[in-house]
Amino acid sequence: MSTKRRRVLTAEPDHGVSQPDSESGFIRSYYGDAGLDSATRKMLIYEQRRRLPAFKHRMQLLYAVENNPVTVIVGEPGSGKSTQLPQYLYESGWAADGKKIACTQPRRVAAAMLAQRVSEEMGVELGTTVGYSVRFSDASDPQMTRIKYLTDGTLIRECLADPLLSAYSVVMVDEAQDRSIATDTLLALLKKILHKRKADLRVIISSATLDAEGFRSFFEKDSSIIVSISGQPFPVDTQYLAAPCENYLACAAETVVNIHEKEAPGDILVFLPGKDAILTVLAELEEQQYGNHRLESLLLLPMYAGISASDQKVVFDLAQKGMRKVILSTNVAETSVTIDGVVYVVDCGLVKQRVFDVATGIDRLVTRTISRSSAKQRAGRAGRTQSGKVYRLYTHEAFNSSLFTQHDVPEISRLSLATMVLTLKALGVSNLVRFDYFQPPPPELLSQALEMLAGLGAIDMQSGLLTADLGLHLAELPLDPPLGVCLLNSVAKFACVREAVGAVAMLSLGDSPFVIPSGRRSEALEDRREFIAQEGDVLTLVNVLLGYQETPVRVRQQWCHLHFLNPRLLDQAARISRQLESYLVRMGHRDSLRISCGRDFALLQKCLVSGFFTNVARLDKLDGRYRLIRSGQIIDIHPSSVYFSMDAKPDYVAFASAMDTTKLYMQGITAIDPGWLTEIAPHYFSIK
DNA sequence: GAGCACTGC
Repeated sequence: MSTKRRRVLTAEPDHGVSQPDSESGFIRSYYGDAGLDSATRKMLIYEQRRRLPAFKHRMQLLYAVENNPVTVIVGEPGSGKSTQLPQYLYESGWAADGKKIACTQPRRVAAAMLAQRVSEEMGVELGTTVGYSVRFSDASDPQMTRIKYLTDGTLIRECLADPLLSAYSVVMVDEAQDRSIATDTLLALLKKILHKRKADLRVIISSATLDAEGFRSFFEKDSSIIVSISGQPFPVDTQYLAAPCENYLACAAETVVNIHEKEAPGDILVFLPGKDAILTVLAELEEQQYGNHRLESLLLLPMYAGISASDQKVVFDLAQKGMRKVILSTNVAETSVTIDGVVYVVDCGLVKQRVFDVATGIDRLVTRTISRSSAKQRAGRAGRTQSGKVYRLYTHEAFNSSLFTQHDVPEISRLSLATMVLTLKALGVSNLVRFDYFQPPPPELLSQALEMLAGLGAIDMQSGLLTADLGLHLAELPLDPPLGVCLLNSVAKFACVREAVGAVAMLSLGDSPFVIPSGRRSEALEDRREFIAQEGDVLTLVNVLLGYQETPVRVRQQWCHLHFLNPRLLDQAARISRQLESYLVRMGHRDSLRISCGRDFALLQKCLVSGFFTNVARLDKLDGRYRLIRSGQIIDIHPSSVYFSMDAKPDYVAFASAMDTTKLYMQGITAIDPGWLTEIAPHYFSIK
């Protein structure tokens, strides 16, 4: 195995090696550059701006913001609220005194795209008056930027340095209906900040749904106002099933065929819960195409997050003349991506959602009925460019029954709150039970998060404060708490900083970088052996990352292709490891960056145990399966793990993540010595 | 023996 380990020993960390900005590609010019002279271009832009629904409400919006600390805006996608309102505010002097106007988005691409478009509308260079700031990409200028688009997570991080957000005169929380933990946290923080800045801060909350009253009543009613911007561009006709269907997959395929045979041209978007369902419907339609030449003009396209960039491109490209695109998609197409040309939507009414199980501390992936507001959002995808139709694969009665809830269960009620708790503590919120949340989280989720952080040594349970040696630094790091603990302990205790930075960066991807192209399975697995370390997934992942970093930038893409690796993920891991190094430097550990464990891999393995000591499983020799130390529950090796296809399995393992899907699976697995447990986490393990 | 919805710092 020595050749396999050599990479770990010889590779130099690549501080400051500049990378091609593979992300700059995601911002495209909105107005294009079709050789228009600047006067014509200006006029065209002005005309286009005037036609947006927001324009009619310009004075009303400005009046509302002028006279109320909090304004709630309801507007459909396409109303212009995200692009126009910040400009109106800028034009009427809200950024005159050197202050900025912030507009937050749940997703990074949206922030970048909006900034690009607004800078074009205003005729300024992106990154000057108009800018954006998201992780790994800051196109803003501390002095010049007046309108700044950011993700809500980025603005929360700015709170850590500037708790009153004093750089801003207006903060607009856009897409608040998203209800991510970050959005909810930001709303609560803004309410707190408003108490101290009632005179000079304005908060705008914008949401696509009509549930504005909820946002308004959170803030003081007498100091807030609701403005509604109408503007669903085109009507969408809704069809329900007359009777419930037995098999929604067959029903989805049948509906697509019916639309194709009876309806006018226009692409079809089918919402399905997951990859499995997508591939099933795809196979069914392909089979029908075989015996029916009228179906040959259907272009069948799967769409989910894990799909390769080149395959995704086809989904966005215009179909050939005479062809009808059928996009079989997960929830990505509901909010994250927009596909032009869709006239028909088929909605099976299901979604897969992550739910954190407090009892086991493990995430489950459950298939659920969607909410009514989600159904509306899906339907709206049919009416973006012309009037459309939505075919709901459930009955009207079902839709109005308790089977469908009005809204989704927001993240704060169903996910682990460890990171949110850490952030709030760092911002000086002492009593998390009495904190004024936008929606209070379930108490059991809150106490689970507190216990977990206390177990990691980040919170002192007596005082309830972040610990000075660990907790305060942990809150600074853009990592899940257990991963942050590994990183900090690699400096403080285990002398394996170089390896830990790589390991933590790779694990924080949350996805395996190994790809298996269809039909080339054995080839891919054979090549993977070059990277595999007996110690498990984590060292293997470190080998992969070091191999990537050793490869000259210009041939990295090719190298990934050759070794069956996902270049997007590895590029991201390389960015994360550089970012983590700069955090360590800021914490005064510049000299530690070069510390390597050398051949003593046990140091890295112990370091991992210091973050993941709750995630330990023991091999049961009788049936050859692992069982969780805590509960005795059976947990299996995920097929992406190196141990999945290895005959000699370690007696004890620690794992970075677990997910309950078809079975309970563990990922990011490392062999450990059980003796380490009492040594590293004596408060958690008593000696047998 | 056989697989993960989607984000974000």
